Amino acid sequence: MLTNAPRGTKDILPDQVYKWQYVESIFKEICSEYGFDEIRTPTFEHTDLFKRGVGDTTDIVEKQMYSFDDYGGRNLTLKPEGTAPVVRAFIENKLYSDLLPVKYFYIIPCFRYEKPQAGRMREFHQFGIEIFGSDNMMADAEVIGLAMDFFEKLSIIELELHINSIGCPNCREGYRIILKEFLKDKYDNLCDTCKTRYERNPMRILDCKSEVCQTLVVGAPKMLDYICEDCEIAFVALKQDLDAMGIEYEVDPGIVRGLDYYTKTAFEIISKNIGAQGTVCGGGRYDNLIEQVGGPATPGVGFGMGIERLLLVMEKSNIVIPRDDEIDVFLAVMGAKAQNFGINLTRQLRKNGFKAQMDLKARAIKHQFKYADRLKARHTIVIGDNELESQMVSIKNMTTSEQTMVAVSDIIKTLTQLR
RNA sequence: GUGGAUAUAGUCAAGUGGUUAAGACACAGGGUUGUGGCUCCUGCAUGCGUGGGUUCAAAUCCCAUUAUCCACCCCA
Repeated sequence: MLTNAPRGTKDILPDQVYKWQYVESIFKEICSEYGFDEIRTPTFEHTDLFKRGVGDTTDIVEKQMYSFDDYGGRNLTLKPEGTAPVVRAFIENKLYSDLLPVKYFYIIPCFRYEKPQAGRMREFHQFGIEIFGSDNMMADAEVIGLAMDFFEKLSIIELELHINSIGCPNCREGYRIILKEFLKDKYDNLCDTCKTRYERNPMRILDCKSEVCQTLVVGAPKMLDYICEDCEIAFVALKQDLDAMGIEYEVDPGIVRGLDYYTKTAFEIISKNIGAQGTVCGGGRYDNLIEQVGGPATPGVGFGMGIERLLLVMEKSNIVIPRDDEIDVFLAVMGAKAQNFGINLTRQLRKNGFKAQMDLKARAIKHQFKYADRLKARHTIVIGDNELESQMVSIKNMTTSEQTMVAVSDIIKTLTQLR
């Protein structure tokens, strides 16, 4: 128990970290090209932020949050998603007085108590972006465009973009009535949770996990068929913008985001190759969230992208991630004097920008070479009593096995030429 | 939340009630007190996820538990 990471969590070991660093660097690169600035928010927030923001009838808030009381009696929650905290920071720091729209990106861990599975962790990581302050569909198109261009940069080609409109409070009111009408004679068979949802938030019944509710909901009216004129105009505009950008999509009326704050645009980017948890990126518009959390009425749109799933997709697609794990030079030293000389030379080499290593276990020369080989050293320099006396060392090219004699004073110069 | 499968060393594994738990790779040391990738030798599970039970005897059978994987659902 003590030596097991908690269920649903995973160590990211040194031989995997380069993959994370690679996708992170590409993500930052594309965010910079698109004009998004990084924002960092705390790992935990007041629980009420998520209740208010995400919605207290959602699965996330009802049964997936890691919530706890701190010693000061505050009820806090490890963030289950990235948007609400950014919204909170936006309001608290009065960033709404900045030039709008503002565009942020973030790289965060998220926490949800779920049953772990391939591509579904209790602690997982997300790339996210948000645009606050534009109600124009060009913003939605830019958010989707960034995601698609990011995948392209990573050479991922097998993804599908699904879009939908889930309406606004205006049309949703009418849809609620229609939906409740549809569910009316099924009410008695609904699960207990959904019975309470029936009045409070009937749309949530559509994504209830209970098998009974799932079958009852088959054939239910789709939001997309009941959106108001305003939302319809927006949806048409979004499609036109995507067409203009040359981005292919599929209208999928089945997308119902699991968070209450979404309005109008909802989208998912899906892989068919990584098992059941195929949604790599999900997002949409949330025009009322900022006001609902206590800020000035400001529209927003953004996405969250699962990094674990992204890496799964890349693995399935056999995309090779570049790894720079070679070192420039290894110093093999023999004897106390040479060790002394070696630790100083290694330090000097490092100060000159070389990736330089030496044996830290005072092993036999044979093993030092073996070690150098393992470390993928490009060159190895042997230093023993002879070298110290003659002030000449041989630099061995580990690929060709060629050795060149150089004066100790010329080591840095020679290595620079060889590099 | 529902259903299914699995669990033996760092990794992949053999073993299906009977004395000291195969083998391979990896790792460590050595053959060679100054030269790696090849080769040869040696070492490496008082232990078979954990806890109980059955039995003269359990990695092997039974129960429970935990973890992992997969599907459904949901989602990132």
